[in-house]
Amino acid sequence: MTDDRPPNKRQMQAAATRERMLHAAREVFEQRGYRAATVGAITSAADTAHGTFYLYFKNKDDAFAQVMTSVGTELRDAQRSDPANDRWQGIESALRAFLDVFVRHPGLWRALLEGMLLSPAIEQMWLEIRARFVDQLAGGLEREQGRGVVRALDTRQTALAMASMAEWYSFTHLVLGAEHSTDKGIDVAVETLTDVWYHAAYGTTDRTRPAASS
Amino acid sequence: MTDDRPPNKRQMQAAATRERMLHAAREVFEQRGYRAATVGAITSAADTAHGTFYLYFKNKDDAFAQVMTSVGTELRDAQRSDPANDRWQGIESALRAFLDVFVRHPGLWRALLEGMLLSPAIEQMWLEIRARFVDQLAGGLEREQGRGVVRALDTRQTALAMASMAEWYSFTHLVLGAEHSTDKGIDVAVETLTDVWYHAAYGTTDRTRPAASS
Amino acid sequence: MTDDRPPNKRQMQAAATRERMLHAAREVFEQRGYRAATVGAITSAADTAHGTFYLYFKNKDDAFAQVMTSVGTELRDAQRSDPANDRWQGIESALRAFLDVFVRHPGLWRALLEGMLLSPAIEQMWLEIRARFVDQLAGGLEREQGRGVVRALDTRQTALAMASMAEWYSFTHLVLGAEHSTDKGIDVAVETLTDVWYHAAYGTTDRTRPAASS
Amino acid sequence: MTDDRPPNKRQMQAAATRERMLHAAREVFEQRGYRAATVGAITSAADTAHGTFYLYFKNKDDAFAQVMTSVGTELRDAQRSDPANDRWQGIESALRAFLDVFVRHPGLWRALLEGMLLSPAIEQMWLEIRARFVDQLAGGLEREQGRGVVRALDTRQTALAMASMAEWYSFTHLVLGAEHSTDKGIDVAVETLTDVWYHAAYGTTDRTRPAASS
DNA sequence: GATGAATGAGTCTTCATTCAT
DNA sequence: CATGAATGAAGACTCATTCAT
Repeated sequence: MTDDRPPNKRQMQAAATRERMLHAAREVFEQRGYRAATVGAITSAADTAHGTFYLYFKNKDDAFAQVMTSVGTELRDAQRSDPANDRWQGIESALRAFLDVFVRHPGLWRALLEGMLLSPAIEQMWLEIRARFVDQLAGGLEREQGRGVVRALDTRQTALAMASMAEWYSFTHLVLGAEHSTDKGIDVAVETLTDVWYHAAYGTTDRTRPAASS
Repeated sequence: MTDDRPPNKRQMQAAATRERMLHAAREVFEQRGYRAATVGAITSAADTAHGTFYLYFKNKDDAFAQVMTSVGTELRDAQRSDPANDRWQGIESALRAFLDVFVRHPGLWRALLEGMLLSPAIEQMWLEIRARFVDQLAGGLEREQGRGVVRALDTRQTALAMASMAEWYSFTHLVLGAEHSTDKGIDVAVETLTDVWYHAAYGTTDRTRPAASS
Repeated sequence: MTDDRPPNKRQMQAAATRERMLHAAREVFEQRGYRAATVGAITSAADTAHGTFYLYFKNKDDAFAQVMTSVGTELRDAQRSDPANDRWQGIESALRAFLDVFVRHPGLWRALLEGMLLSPAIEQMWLEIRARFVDQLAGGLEREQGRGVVRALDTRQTALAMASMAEWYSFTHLVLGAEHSTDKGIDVAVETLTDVWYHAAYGTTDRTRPAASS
Repeated sequence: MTDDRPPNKRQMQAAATRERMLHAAREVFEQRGYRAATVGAITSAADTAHGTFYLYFKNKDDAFAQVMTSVGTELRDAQRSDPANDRWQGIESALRAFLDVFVRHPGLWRALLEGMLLSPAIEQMWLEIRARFVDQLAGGLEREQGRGVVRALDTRQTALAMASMAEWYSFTHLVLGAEHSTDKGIDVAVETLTDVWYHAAYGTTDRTRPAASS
């Protein structure tokens, strides 16, 4: 009968602190990247004592992981794109959703790339985020293959290639080349990627590839 | 007085030292990556005093740039691939040459990625190496377009997309995923990339993309 | 109003908490030593909140002191050894009782040594424990001297020397050198110490020490 | 012919710095103990930059080890005491030499004890210093046993017991109890320890210890 | 040309203790 | 009585770069 849930004042304060800290961490990683982000900068931004950081994060890696979790969630949600009737539009909307997530957090993606090279734990995190993306892509190709509209290609490898293209093209354009993060830049990116994906998957030529074993 | 004779003894020694130092730097960057490579490790490997490093390099960035120059040259040379009569084989041999360079120096590519994210100077360097690659690709597409065998696509953007694919697929497979650096792994990579490139460029479908300005 | 009844419920709970806390502190000091024992570890083990620690202990030193009190009591009790008729057996049983206390809590003795060096309060505590031991020893020597069976030696200093021997030999063997905490190890220790004590106290030689003031 | 040894100016400066650093380390360990000695305090005392510390020591443990090396040498030298004709004087002079080393560096012995409990490397160091002492003692007993002037006792264990007594009595008196570090205090200590050692080794009683396997 | 000693800024992490609830 | 969030001081170690020799 005694309800345990009505949040204490203390619990609410703690939640607020956690919120502030997580937000601060996000900002700092976003602006400085993985390496240059310091615990001190985060606690300063969160307006807490230095030690408070370790009340909410096990260490810097953990903080980054927690920050990236929300981004990872965004990416997963983006992948649940509406199944368009039209192939072209299906690809296009999927890619646009993907690019949108990139555009929203350019600094974080950059930090992820950086962290991936410096910390095995973060590399693992990245591999997991990526695997989901590739799996979905490969699954789509396989289905289309089953329906006979996609030629006999190695679905897994092709999915990897396509995912690589989307990732790195997005990264170089939207993250590194800040000048492209305009609406127009995104439109061009979506169009280009869609065009390549579309033809790579559904395109036919008079000349198929030579006998399998080169 | 007789100070102009070409093979000055001192100069020769200096050249030898430079050679040793550059070689050592390459080894160290290759093995440890950008960040973890220390000046001390390089001078140890070169068997010189710590300070000598700064006689030949302005700083760590400069040393890395000098090391990468030779790799950049390899990459450029690789792009001068023989113009095959067959389209498929043309793409295939170009990609194989490209991947070979990756496979030869996985550590250095990883270091380049790392350095790119940490040092603007290195980012610049990378952008230049890449620009050459993309230009050549775009040029090829344009020529084929002129000959009417490639549909109306944005050659520059498509080249960027294709280059991104090749780069990142290679990187994730041959550099990060060390287990794929086998001969077989390379063959699969070449085949997959060629297939996608080929169809993306020459593929036709019953349905071309919708009205240009979506 | 009815607030004086002896077994106040709140008081009983408090007593239980104190009990748990003290037990937990003992475990933690025993296992980790003085320095590495943290308040957090103790409260975790006691299953209480962090702050509760300070309800029962003034600080870490105080907690350790309370823990050691019980051990000190054991030691005192051990000294009330039965007065054997036989000298040798008297010494032997006294030493065995002493060593037994050591063996029972090797971790705590180690922690005591550690704490003694880090905290004046603990050093003081140790000095008191030791004084009791030395006093008893000195008293025994004096009695024997009165009975004429022990030669003219400085009872206080000799007691100190003998106590030092027992302490440090026990410590190095039974606490630091864990491999000696076997039954056999204890037997050897008791025998050796008894032998030295016995001869040091009752031994006579043809040549007594030279004229008192060297 | 070209002599390499005439010390450069640089080499001399470096030697001076090393000297200063080592001296500073000694002072700081002596005054603050092991734990409380900080690298910062040492470099301050040596009047060098913080980083310079790591030019001469691998880490704090190494610094302590280097400091203790000289003390260990003193102790070893002290053990090469002149072989007195008289047994009593032999023991006495050996003990006096031993105690002198203690008295000269009370803080360092305290630090050694402290470090021993905190760092396995230092524990090792202490074990080695001690082993030498015990070995010598055991050897002496054995020789005397061979000459028939010492009864049948376990030389190794007895040596350990005697060494323990000397160590701990010295420690408690000369290191912990600062008030005893007077000349008079040392005399009393030497006399007491000599007396116990002497009788423990050479003393005879009408009653030897009971049947071996008690 | 070569040396190598010296610099000193930069960062994460732990933990005893307090105090508002 | 009990809680547990918050504090903040303290400390070891690395390494790119300089400069007197």
